[in-house]
Amino acid sequence: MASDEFQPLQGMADLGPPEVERWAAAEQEARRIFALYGCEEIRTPILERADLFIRSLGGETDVVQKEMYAFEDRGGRALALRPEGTAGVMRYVASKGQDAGDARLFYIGPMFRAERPQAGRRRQFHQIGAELIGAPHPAADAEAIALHAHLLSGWGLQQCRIRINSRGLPEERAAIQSAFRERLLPHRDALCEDCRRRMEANVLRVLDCKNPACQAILADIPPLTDFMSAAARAYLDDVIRHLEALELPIERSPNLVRGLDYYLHTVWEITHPALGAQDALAGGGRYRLQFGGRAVEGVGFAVGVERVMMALEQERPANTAERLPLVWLIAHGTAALAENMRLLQTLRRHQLAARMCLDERSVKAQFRAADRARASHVVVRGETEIQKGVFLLKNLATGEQEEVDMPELMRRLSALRLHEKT
RNA sequence: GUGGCCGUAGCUCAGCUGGCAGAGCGUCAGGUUGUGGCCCUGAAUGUCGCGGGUUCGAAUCCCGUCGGUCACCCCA
Repeated sequence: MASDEFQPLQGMADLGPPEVERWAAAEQEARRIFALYGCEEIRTPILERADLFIRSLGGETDVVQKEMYAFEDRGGRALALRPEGTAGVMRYVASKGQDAGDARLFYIGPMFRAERPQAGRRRQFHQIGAELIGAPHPAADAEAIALHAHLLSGWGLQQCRIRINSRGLPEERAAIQSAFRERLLPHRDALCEDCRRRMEANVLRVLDCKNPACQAILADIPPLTDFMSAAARAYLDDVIRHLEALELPIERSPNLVRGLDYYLHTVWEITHPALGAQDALAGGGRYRLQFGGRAVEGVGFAVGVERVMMALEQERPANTAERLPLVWLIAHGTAALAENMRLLQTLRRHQLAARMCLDERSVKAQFRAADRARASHVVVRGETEIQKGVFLLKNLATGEQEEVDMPELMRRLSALRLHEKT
């Protein structure tokens, strides 16, 4: 705090030991659940040609226009830090041609958007996402949503709300927007200032305005799906029927809009009450993208890891008092210090995490250090123990201590082993 | 990109009608010459975010800047 030298860039955060453990555990759980659905991991570059995002997300979207970290490299190429994960995966899928026709891929990694930071919004943030490649089929969309919900419940989140809607087909998008604008036009003067601006810039955004006056007007306007083709409506109905069969609680939400241009048909968003203004934990949808002559179709979603952690912290706060599987060695005297150095190595060769104070300090100070490190056990050694060839083993949680020999020490500590040998 | 609030010890913050830089927690040491968490005693620790201005004198007032935070916007 004293100096800028210690601070990361605006909107970027260091992730330290207490949180990193929870992140790693969440990632491990995600990998397990993805495997259940036949999803394999992919890691695409963080840096891509800017053009990739402009073409796939849409050149007029806010993400591309206002939020992308775009710059020229030394060769004058226009590059960008990826603002989301789908475009890179699609580029990969297109490069594989028919070999990736029905690929199921998931990714975990950092994304970048140059926005003003706030609760649940960083400039570098992290997403876990999945893409199920394949032609439009309501069952595929339902399966993607089922996977999405499975992930969140696997992490222990129970208060999520899943809302679903359709974006219609790309060829009818312009017609939907102008029809909607036409219905809104008579009420123009009653709309809030922001919405009057939205009518020109991005008319569908009027739908999620929080202003009560605007919401009252929207109540008299038919849902967005009414402006769509019969085919688009039937597709959404099919997806919902599948989800009902899977007994997944979802809400049909005619006002749900998603900002990326590549979406068509099904879109959904998952919110959580703990999150404040940025309450979307995750979002997804069906998409179609063109790469040269190749079209890539699929359905996918992304989860914001920071937001999941916020929600998780509220639903089930981390237990910071819990002791770690760690043995702390305490020495009384110089000879014991040298002996303990050897014991450290022995313990580690037996897959036991072990530490000690490396300089000579009071026994009391060493106990305090062990407690502060949340060690579960200490082994105390002084002249008497070394002479008798024993170890004083103390359980820090219960306070019990006992003199044991080497084989017994290993037996007592065996439950703490980090990797069981086979 | 726009706006509100904030920036003082490792952490949480007080001090802000200008006049010696503080408290609690934590850390370290001792009380107990071999036992953590509780208690008692003592000690160490600061470019008062940074730069400039006003003043005899600025943590305090003014301007700028950087950062944090919340909201708008947008999204995960």
